[in-house]
Amino acid sequence: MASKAEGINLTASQRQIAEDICAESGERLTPARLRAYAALLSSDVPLSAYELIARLEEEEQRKIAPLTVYRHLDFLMRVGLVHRLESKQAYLACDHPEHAHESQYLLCTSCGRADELESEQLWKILDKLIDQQGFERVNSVVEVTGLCSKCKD
Amino acid sequence: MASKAEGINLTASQRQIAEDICAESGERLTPARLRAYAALLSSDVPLSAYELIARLEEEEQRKIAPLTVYRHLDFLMRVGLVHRLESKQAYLACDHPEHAHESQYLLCTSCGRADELESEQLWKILDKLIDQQGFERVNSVVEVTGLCSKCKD
DNA sequence: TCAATATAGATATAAAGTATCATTTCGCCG
DNA sequence: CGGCGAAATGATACTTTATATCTATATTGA
Repeated sequence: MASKAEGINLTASQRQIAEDICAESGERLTPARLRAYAALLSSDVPLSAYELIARLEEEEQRKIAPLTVYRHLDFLMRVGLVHRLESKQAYLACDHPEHAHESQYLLCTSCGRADELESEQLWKILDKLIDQQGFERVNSVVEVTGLCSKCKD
Repeated sequence: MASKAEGINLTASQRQIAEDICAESGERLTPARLRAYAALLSSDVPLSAYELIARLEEEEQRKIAPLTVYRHLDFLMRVGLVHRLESKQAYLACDHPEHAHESQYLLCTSCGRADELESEQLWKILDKLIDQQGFERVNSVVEVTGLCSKCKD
């Protein structure tokens, strides 16, 4: 039962960050949650929930119910380790989990990659606009679809 | 077969705008498409595809296949009369269809309303950021969820 | 009016996400 | 260290959202 540790693994620092984040919010980073996170981290493109299920099933050689993985995803999003791409119904490990932030992505339709666009300026403008409308923000999503620099030639 | 015209109707100017837009893009605004658009226009909150189906079925007193309505929605989005809210999987008539533009919304979780946030400034910043990354934009989505001014007290 | 094309309909099925209830694991307190 | 309660997991069934395929009907334009 000890660390046979097949399959996907995180680097020491990735793991440390994940543990710190969960500790901060008083949440438990269980083995199953960690495996789901590791699978997302190891993918170079966002995965749908069912693609994630398929990968975990292959790795663990057993059936996994959708609900199980959705719960893991909810947890990972709650603590800020994972983002959901609303316009693709897909999930991916956050590139900068060490500080909490909302989702801003450039999504390439050719290679499928998603790059985080962490712009303070964009947040400021958005905040100002929201304020002007008397709106109280809970969450925000910015997703730009198109061609990345590598694919557009 | 002439204009018995039960159910939901557009104002003359709404109808004129819709016809102009379709004419410009050389697309046909058929009765079924118009009915789907009218149903979205008449709703004060965004509708899921299946909610829209239910409304149309009630109005037309017959079964309508999901595919039919999805095709109408695809058409209406293509010409710019309707937007899809990615984070809610819901559809709504665009407030400013007369000029093409991408989706920027404030979504109130309390009253369910969606208000368009047409900010030139936001587009400019976003364009600049996208350009800096060498990215070529095809479409963009900005959706802010929270409480509107009326609901937040 | 006839062919070509676009739109609509019928039927089936896939993909994404949730509800409910039973079971296990883990931390905590005595 | 034993057991209680809360948190997490698992099993099963189901709902919601969206698409594929094939057929039929309408519309346009020669």
